[in-house]
Amino acid sequence: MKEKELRRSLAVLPIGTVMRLTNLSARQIRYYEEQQLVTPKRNEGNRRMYSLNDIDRLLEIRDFLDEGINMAGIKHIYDEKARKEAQKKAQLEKPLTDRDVRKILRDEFMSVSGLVREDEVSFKHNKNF
DNA sequence: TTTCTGACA
DNA sequence: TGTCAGTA
Repeated sequence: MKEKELRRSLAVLPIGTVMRLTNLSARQIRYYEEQQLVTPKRNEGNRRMYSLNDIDRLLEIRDFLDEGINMAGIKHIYDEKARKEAQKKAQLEKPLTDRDVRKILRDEFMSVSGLVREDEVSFKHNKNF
């Protein structure tokens, strides 16, 4: 599934195409870029080139706006998303702490002993386990 | 022709 | 946001 992601991130669409695909004006699309909501690549002639991911992003922004969310609100949403992903990634790269291990063992014990339902076990199993 | 930046309403 | 100007 790596090939698909790579294609989706290829910036090949000029702003004119993006306008038609998103129903947004060039003015709006450029403004959202100023607000750091999208970061299109630039070609040799300083032309903005968008990827399919950028299109999705713009469509999402348009929906948020329709729902009455302002620029600050949308920025906050993406900032939070980025913050959480960064945190998750950092956590995955760290070895388990003693506290984590104890929690895993306790949860396993609780689960096996039938004292709690499986879906109530708080530990979220991952590759590290 | 299309897009870019800057600026004014 | 829309729109106009002067470019590339």
